[in-house]
Order: sequence, then structure tokens, then C-alpha cells
Amino acid sequence: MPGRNVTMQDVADHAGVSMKSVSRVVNNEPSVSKKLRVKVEASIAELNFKPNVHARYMAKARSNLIGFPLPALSASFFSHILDTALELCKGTPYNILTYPMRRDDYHSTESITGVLEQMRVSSNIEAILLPPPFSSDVKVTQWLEDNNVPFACVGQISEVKSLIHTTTNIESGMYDATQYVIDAGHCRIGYISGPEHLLPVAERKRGFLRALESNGIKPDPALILKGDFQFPKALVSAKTLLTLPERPTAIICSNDITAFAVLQVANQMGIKVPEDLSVTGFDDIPEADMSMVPLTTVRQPVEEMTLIAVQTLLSYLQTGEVVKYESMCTNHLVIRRSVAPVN
Amino acid sequence: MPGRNVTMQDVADHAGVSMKSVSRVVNNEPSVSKKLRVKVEASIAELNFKPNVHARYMAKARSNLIGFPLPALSASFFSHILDTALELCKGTPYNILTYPMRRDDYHSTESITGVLEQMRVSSNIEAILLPPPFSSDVKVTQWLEDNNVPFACVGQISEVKSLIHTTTNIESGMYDATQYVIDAGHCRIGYISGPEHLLPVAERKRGFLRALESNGIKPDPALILKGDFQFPKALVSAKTLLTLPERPTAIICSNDITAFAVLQVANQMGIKVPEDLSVTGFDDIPEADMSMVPLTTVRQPVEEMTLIAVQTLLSYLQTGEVVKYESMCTNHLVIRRSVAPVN
DNA sequence: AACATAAATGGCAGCGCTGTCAATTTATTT
DNA sequence: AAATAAATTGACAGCGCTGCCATTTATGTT
Repeated sequence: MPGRNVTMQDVADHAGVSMKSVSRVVNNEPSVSKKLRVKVEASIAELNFKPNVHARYMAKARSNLIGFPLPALSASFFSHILDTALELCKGTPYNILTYPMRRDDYHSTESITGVLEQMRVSSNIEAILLPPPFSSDVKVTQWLEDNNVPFACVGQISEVKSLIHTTTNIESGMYDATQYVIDAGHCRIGYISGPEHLLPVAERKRGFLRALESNGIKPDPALILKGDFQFPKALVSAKTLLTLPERPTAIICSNDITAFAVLQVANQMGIKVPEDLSVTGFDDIPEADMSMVPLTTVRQPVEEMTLIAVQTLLSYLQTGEVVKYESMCTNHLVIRRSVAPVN
Repeated sequence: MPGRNVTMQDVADHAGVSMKSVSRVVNNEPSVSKKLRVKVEASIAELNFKPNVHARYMAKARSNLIGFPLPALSASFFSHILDTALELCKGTPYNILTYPMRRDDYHSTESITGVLEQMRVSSNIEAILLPPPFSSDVKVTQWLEDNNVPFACVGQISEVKSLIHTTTNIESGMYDATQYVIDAGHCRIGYISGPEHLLPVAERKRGFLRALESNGIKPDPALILKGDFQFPKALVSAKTLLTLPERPTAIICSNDITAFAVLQVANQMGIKVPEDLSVTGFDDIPEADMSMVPLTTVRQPVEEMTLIAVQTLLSYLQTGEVVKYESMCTNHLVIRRSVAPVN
């Protein structure tokens, strides 16, 4: 066991200055003479002093902590957000405190808000960076608003006003994807949706429908299925669509996972993609590019959204001013090889 | 902004008892009368008191914190570990503190240990739960040992003794996979390795080689390639293997990502899997099952390993005794559809 | 050179909690 | 019922740091 840790007082004694001076150096406060700074920094280095975060959070009225609830989901997506956010906090006094959520925790709104409450009260966080799927859960955002917790949403939309919502033109992203498929000559086009009570999911569908309409294609209810974004159910939907007497020549999926299911079922049935069936996804998860036939899909600019969300949060926390209320980033179609001209 | 938070003193005043009594109730200490407990719990509920973690970590000599460095990698794998670990901490005084690592942070050993040092000194963590890839980085484990930080490794092996290593019979897992392919009649078998300086990666290769040998197949150097576990390089390796004048009828990959690359290249070249080419992976990441042709691969029992690692850690922290030094879990072949009898 | 002003440093309380030990209440024994 | 032991509760310091304000030192002005 390592012995007692080096404290600020130790450094002060070693450098022959007051503790407060050490504190000033550590926190880069102004009005510190060069001489003092050099001396103290030497002692810090020699003793290998690291300030104790808990003590700091205790002493400061403000914790300088931004909470980030980390969903226990397959998660390159969240790593991406987190990575960007951490990068932005570098050089500011602020820090990200991740709150891993257990799977159970986000089935009920109650336990989500329970965790948020925990973050707020126990750890004294000053704001929350809210990633999907929480960012589009009205009950969650409502709770945050009711409790006066500043928060910024990444990548989704919600009716409740956060400090800032970063979102993308989801509707037109899906419109573009659909148009692209239509341009390839398809007109019997299947669609597998997700949990439509979430606004962004509904948006996706609207984009699809609008593209159909503006091309004079009447939506066929038999070709439009409801899914849940999960693989197992998507498998069933895909099979349903592909065993139709007159099956679609293209299937548009509301997320990439669903598209993978379509790919798998098609392959199993001997239907060739993209020759006999075109498929598109949404999200552009990393695996979309690693798929057996690389998936044409819509990419959300996660990094950009996070950047805006965190910058807004930081500037709000530091100045108290809100710069913008909503920011629309543009997503775009990533064309790979899962769509081909109709046979 | 929410006003001042409810403190333990507030609860004490409200209940008309001393602060220490509230503390006792909150911490479930013995020798608290039922009457007191009821009274205090009522006040806690009424005031919605939540203890401040920072204050607690300050006051306690021991922080009751286990650090978990969270690699910013595509990460259902880590969520799984985290989830299991959190579950196990429930009901103990211990907690997991995640330390998200930025991508840059784990390219150099120096910055990894920098982060670990940070965890140890700044947050006063008592132990570390070490997931891959850190768990097989000797420099990291060595550093932990040198600094007397108790740690438990999940899922890898390393020469440095941690409190406990949980690992699997990697070698024989790969042996089984190879044997399975050989049993299907293949004898021209390609192999794409990973970063072999990591022990577990070397183990995988040994298993492959041993299976070849015990079946009297001489390893062909032209068929054995070195990769880095990443998709782009795997793409190149796959192409190399499949454009060979006499190309292999099966390719064994040292991880699933690599196998995906093989699948993609084969598809692009019009080589049918599994009819014309059998492929196996290793790890059984969730996407293995969602692949266009579901991947036959070797599954590591992550949950079991985490369970053992965390339990050992907890019991060590609470009793000071070390129960075991190494634990071998068994992985097993998950047979799906990417392997078929040789044509 | 004497004074005013600004810059640099130090002293001390207190953030919210728990550990130690002392004070009080309750139960047990003779 | 008094004396002793056991259980329960409380008072207070202190964990390591920062905010506030007092003090010292350097800088500028006439």
C-alpha cells in the first residue's frame, strides 16, 4: 500500500511558501510572480504532487464537473462523443464525469432520473451532456428542466428546451437516401421503422414518406413495417418483406442494425445485394463500412454536434450566457455498395 | 440554479438528532436503535437527502472506489464488463469510478500510466479493474505493481502478477476452431494474425499452429499473415491471401474484425462464403451474429471473467486476503454459418 | 525621498462528511 | 434498588483544498 499522499501543504512546506500560493500556481491564477511559480513548480515535480479532486470539489462552491450518462450500449458512438468532449475540456477548468448506467437503469424513466439526481446531488455536477437515447426522452429532458439542471443535447431533438440542442436535418437525410434509391429506378420500396415515439425516429420516416410523395409513388402499407432498432425483430421484419408475393426491390432501414438484418435474410434466401435488392441504413456506425457488402447509409456528424454542445455548455458555465438555442448540423449520404439500379 | 443542497446537518436538525446519528443510519452501521433509524429515514425521505460523495471520500481514509480505465474503443465489450462490475458493487460500499481515456492516451505507455497515476492520487482509488488492451500491456501492469496498486485483470494474460488474472484457454479455443475447419476437410488454411507482441494474440496463433501440426498439416508461410486487428490492414491481408495462385479454401482470423474484412473481400471477388471459402473469427463480438453470413467464431466468457475479477477485488479490499491468483475460464466455439465442407 | 497605488503573498475558515472517544441512556445482574 | 455492563447517541476534529480578506512587497508619482 502506498503511504499517505502528498498534499498541498507538503508542497508548501517543501517550497517554503504558503499553501495558498501553491494553490494559486496549481490553478494558474494571475498575480503569481515568476519566481514563486518556478519554485513551487519545482517542488510539485519533485514531490510528484497531484491535487486531490475530491478536496477540490469540496472546497469550491462549483464543482467544475459536467456529467455524462454513459449508456451501456454498443458504443463506439458514445466513445466518440466522450472523446470529443474530453478534448474540449482540456485547458478549461472543467471535467467530464461519466456515469455508467446499468442496462436496467434506462428501461424506466424513473431510474434514469434517479441516476441523474444522483449525479446532480451527490457529485455536484453543474451540467449534463445528454447523449441519445436520453436526449430524445421527453420525460428525462423535462425532469432536467424542472430541476434547473443545465443540459445540452447531442444528436437528437426533443420538445423540451435544453441549453442547446444539436441535431441534424434528419428528415432530409432520409429524404436524400430515399431519393437516391428512387433515382436508381426503384419504386417498390420497403421501409422498416424504429421506435416511432422518439421524435428523431418519426423524422426519419417523414423523410422517407416525403421522398415517395414528391416522386409520385404511393406508399404501400404492406411495405412499411414497424421495428424497434434491434436485430432480432429486424430479422422478422426483413423476412416478412422478402417473402411477400411481390417483394420490394429496395428496402430502406431506419438504422444500420436493421439494414444488417435485411442483408442477412436476403443472403440466406439467395437474394443478391445489391443486384436483386438494394438496401440503405441510417447512422453510419463503423460496422457499416465493414459489412460484407458495404452499406450505403446516412452519416450523422457526431463530432460536430458534440463540439457545439460542449462549447455551448462551457461558455454558458463560464459566462452565464447562452449563445444559441438550437443548432442544425448537416448529415449526408454515404454511398457505398448496397444500392444498385433496379434489375 | 438549484439552491444549496440538503446536507446531513439539515437532516439532523430536521430529525432532532446529531449529525453522526444520521451518518450511522446512512451507512447502515450497527448499534442504531430502530426508533432512531425510522425517524432519520423519514427525514431523509422528506428532505430528499443524498450524501455528497466528495465529502465522503474526503472524510474516509478509504475511498471505496475502484478505478476502471475505459478505452475509447468500439465498446459493447467494455459496457459488458462495466455493467457486470457495477452490478457486483451493488450492496457493497464500493463503487466503480470510470476514467474515460482519450484515444491519444493509450498510444504511449507513458500517458496510460499518467492516467492511472491520476486515478490513484487524485481520486484516491483503492484498486483498478483492468480491461484489455491494458491488461496485457506489461508496462502498464508493471507500473501498477511497482506502485503497489492492487489490480485485477479481465480477459488477458500478462507476465506481471495482478491480484488475479482472469483469462481463458485462448490457445485451445483457437485450436478447436482450427480443428473444426480441418474436420470440414480443409487443408489449405490461411491465417491472419494480430499484434503478436501481445501475449493473448501470440496464444491464438500457437493454437492454430498446434492444430495444424497435430493433423499433420505443414504450415505454409505464404498463408500465414501478420495483421493488426484493424479493418483496413485486414482488407489488404485478405486480398493478398485470396489472390494467391492457389488460394486457401479457409481463412482463420485472429479476431472478428479481421474476419469481416475477409468476408468483404471475398464477396467483392465473387468468392462465395461458405461454399467456396470458409472463415472463422475470434471474440464473438455482437456484430459477428449480425453479419451477412453469420460468423463462426470463438466466444470469450466476458461476464464470467469480470465476475471473478471483481469478486476477487472486492474480497481483497474488504478482508485483505487474496483468494486466487489466476482463473481460467473456458471459451468455446460458436458455430454459425461461415464454415462449410471443402468444395 | 516620501507617499500613494498596485501586485504578490499569507492566514484562516469552512465545504460535508466520518473517525475517535466521551457522554448518555438502557439493559442486566446481585 | 443500587451497581455494573452494554448499547446507543453526541461532540468535535480534521480529510485537502479554495474563497475571502488581511498583510506584505514591489512599482509608480510628485
